[in-house]
Amino acid sequence: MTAANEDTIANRISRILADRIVTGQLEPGAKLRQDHVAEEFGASHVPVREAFRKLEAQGLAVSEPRRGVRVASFDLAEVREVALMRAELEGLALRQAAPHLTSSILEEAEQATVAGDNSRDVRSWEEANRRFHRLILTPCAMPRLLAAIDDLHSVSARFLFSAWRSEWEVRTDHDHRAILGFLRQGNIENAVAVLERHVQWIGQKPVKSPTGSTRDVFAIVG
Amino acid sequence: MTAANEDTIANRISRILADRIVTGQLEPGAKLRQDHVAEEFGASHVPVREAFRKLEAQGLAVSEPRRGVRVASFDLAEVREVALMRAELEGLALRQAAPHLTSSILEEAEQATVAGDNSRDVRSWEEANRRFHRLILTPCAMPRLLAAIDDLHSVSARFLFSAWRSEWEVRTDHDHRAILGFLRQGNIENAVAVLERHVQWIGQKPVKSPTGSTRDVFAIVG
DNA sequence: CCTTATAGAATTATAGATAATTTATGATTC
DNA sequence: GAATCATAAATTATCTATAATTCTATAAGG
Repeated sequence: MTAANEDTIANRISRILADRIVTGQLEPGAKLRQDHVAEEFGASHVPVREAFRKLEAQGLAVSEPRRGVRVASFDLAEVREVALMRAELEGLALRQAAPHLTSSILEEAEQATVAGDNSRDVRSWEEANRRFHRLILTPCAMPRLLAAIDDLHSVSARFLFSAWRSEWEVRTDHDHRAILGFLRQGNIENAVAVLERHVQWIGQKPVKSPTGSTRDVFAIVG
Repeated sequence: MTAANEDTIANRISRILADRIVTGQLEPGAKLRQDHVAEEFGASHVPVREAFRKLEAQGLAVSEPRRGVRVASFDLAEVREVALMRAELEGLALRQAAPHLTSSILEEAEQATVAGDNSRDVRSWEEANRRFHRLILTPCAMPRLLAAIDDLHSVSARFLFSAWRSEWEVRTDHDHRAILGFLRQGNIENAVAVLERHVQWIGQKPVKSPTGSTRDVFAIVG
């Protein structure tokens, strides 16, 4: 009857684990042991295994048969790969969605941008940013495309969290405003062009590792 | 020890079911009952459920909690959606792969095209076609992108099988040859342009339904 | 001192059993 | 005769148990 029962245990576990991986609570390479996870959620390991399969499909975990599953690791090459894929797919989605955008949707997107600018931490910024992208893309009405974009967003968010774990500086999102401006003018191609460039922008930040040395961390910022 | 043991039962089941769905042996909307599948493969239903999850992620099956899983159905809108996604992603892949293409790879791709032209049935044509695309795209060295393209290829193949179930007419693939020509010249952008148009071409064929009436069936042909 | 066996513990993968839910069937009423 | 409700059968989702594999730590041998 309740919404909780609409969902399987496996789905719930996979959502929670996905969130932990994305936010960095679970580090790249960490082992996911089915019995331990099962015990934590008060379930058996059958639904846990199904949750692992879903994480695998989303690219958040990798599984070696008989040797268990680990949190997926990533490097600069993968950050770039995801950025390029997002640019192509979000460009496509926006081109299809644009004719169906209403001024009330654009208004909501504007509010999401403001919310992003006012965010005091990465988590709420990421939420607002995703809301913006979803708002202007959803009207394309292409479910498979939107699902693919959503998975890529999760991975992007993971990069972001890993880079900006502790500190967070406020920024004003000029790209989002430029996109909205072009959309209001009905200038679809310019909006798409800005979006594609926006998504490909890769942030870079020096981070002190536990050993004291400094390394550069990269993340998709948009 | 053998390669068969390198793989889990779940993976084997999912591969075989995927093939049946793609080739049309399992029709859209058909129920997949875990106990029956388990019995057929001489396994229990735990690996079967995991196989279902994988099919779901590939977009070949849809699952409603507590109500079972069915072979995914599709319509013209989805054929178009997959075509557009493939155009974008294969274009991206080719642009990245082009600098790493060797003349021996292009030679292999040429042979795949010839094999396609000589194919007497849909299955072998599809195999050759996929080989062509994989050959020219793999050198992009972007595993996530290639996996996404591969899943889309499966869905495309499904459309193709559903449309051309019985008869198959021989065609010469001019697009593939044009792409190879541009690649040999080092003219990447033209190669990409032809590829993107090629993949978006949607074949159309009148098919007699069991009731005797005629309807148009659409498929991605490339 | 380092390498290689080996026994034990931990973990994965699968099977078998149970509870809960949905679908099908048939009787009953309007 | 159609619709509705109750009951039975089938099916899904989960849990508990077992077998097989991998990992770990320790000891024997070079």
